[in-house]
Amino acid sequence: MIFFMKATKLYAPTLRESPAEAELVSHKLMYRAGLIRKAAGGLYSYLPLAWRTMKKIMQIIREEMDAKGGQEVMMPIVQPAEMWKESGRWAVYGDEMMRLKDRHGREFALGPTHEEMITTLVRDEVRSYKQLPLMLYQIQNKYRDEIRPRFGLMRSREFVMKDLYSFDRDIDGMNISYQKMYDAYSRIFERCGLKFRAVEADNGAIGGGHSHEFTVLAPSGESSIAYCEKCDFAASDEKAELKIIHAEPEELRPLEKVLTPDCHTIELVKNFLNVPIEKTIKAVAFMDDDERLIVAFVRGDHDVNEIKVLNAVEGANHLYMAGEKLIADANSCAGFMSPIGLKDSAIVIVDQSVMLMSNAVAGANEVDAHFINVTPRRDFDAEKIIVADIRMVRAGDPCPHCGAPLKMTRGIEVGQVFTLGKKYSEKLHATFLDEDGKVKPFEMGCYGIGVGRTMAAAIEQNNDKDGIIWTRAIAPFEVVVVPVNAKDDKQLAFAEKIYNELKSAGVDVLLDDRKERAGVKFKDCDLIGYPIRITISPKTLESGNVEVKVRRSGEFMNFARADVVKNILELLETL
RNA sequence: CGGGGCGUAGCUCAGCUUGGUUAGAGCGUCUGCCUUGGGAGCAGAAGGUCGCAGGUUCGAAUCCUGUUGCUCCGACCA
Repeated sequence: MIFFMKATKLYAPTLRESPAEAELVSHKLMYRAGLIRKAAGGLYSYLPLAWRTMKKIMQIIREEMDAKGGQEVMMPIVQPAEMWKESGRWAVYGDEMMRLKDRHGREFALGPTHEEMITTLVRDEVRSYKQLPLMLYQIQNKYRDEIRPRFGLMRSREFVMKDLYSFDRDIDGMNISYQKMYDAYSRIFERCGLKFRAVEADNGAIGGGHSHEFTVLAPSGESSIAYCEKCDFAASDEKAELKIIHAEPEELRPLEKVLTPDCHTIELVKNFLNVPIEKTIKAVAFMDDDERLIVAFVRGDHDVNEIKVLNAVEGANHLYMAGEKLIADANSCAGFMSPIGLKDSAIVIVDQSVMLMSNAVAGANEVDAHFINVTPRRDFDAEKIIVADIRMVRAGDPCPHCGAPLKMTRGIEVGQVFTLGKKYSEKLHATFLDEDGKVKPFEMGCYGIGVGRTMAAAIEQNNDKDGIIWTRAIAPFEVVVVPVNAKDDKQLAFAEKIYNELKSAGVDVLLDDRKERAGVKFKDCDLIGYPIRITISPKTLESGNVEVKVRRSGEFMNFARADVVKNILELLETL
């Protein structure tokens, strides 16, 4: 698909200033460059420039999905409540799902995702293992009534998303499909010119096997990831597993209770007792949906990873901060908690590294008192506690694969792949008849890419003070031809010739034929971020050459008239 | 859902504390002139029920109440 156009006809209202509400660079630039306009909170119109880029990203996605055997379908956005009730998610999804009723009072939802839709589609049509594996995908609007839409297209309520669903006869097949998608995703984001990492992710409530998030590295990103420079390990902060920290052996001293007036924080205790923070044990009290008290213990200088706690405590779905009463009921008080003497009603979970500490400081479960010389493996009741890796990774922790110090960075999650297993096929009774004559549910996988978010991430990662810097593959136009004075017929005619030649050569080219001053047009070009600008002026007319400016490097070059098309094509290959 | 901020022209904002002719500026838009290598200049013009509703007052953009929308922080987030 080739785009070409004259700027006088292009609807791209650029602004000198950006709206006050825009915070992220990408959001500001999309607004200023005339890419998007807001209709309401989290709801945006894509103007022609943005939509061209979106279409290019979607095309790249289509090519890579098709290359792996994916087939594109289109499914309803308006989805009947029945299938959501059948899967159990009508209740689970909560306020985030946009719901509506038709004139007969029947309930529907605007699809936040399409597992139910695709699974019910396939269950009625696929009966035999001979029809597997099957990979179907769709690119269309999804709806999530975000509590707090923000950052423009990064977190909106209506967004364009690609979702592919795989159906396999067994886990091996599912893993092959997963690997195919993992590879396809890597290619997609490479082709989009993004710097990204595929990070191990928690697939939480969805259950099942493995999951990777494809995260574009950007300081403004909402997710935090840990990665290793020595090996290829990368994981979201919530997922990153940690090894046990071995403490130096030392002579054990007997447990002792001491007074610590007003020392209700680790900082205060540490200073009052004059011990290093590594010798303290910190308690964090949570409760779950059933109002069970869950107390997590980590080293004083560590933080609790709530996701790991959730995964370690059977039956817990959500964690909330525990109230004082709940803590008091367990025979303790906030600021002075420890597993020693805590009532059995409390679920105690202790970080694996804490168990190796010796002669440490922990609360005494009464106001203004702590224990010293706590040695968990001796003093904690092993029968009543859960020991697990529950701490939050931080920069410098050893890589779980190779031991090198980990680095932390922030990123924008643009895609996620995960295996679903039988979760939906079982609930929705989507089965096939296998070779052995048995009825089995499909092994499924689900693979999403946020298209708008990918565009926003590309801008977030590629911009300078003047505006957007598009990678050629997803630029709305690859080349812009600018006659500095479009009122000069000679310049305009010459520019039009170059424009036509590039057009014929298959280049996405825009002719900026607006009768604006040169400065205005140059500013717009830089703001919108076309990879290459060709300038036509009295100077270039005289010399017979054309001047070319590369947006990313700011480099100027001169091409001989006869070589323009050839040289531009070559130059584009490098952008 | 809790806490803060904001809502005045297409955009960015001033005016509000201390109520008083016809509500302002810059940018943008339109017309004319001029200019054409980095948002230039001159002259003129259009454009606002001051978010909405109610109240106080002789009089409300300004004070009070309610409401709605946006926004930031927190909580939450397949």
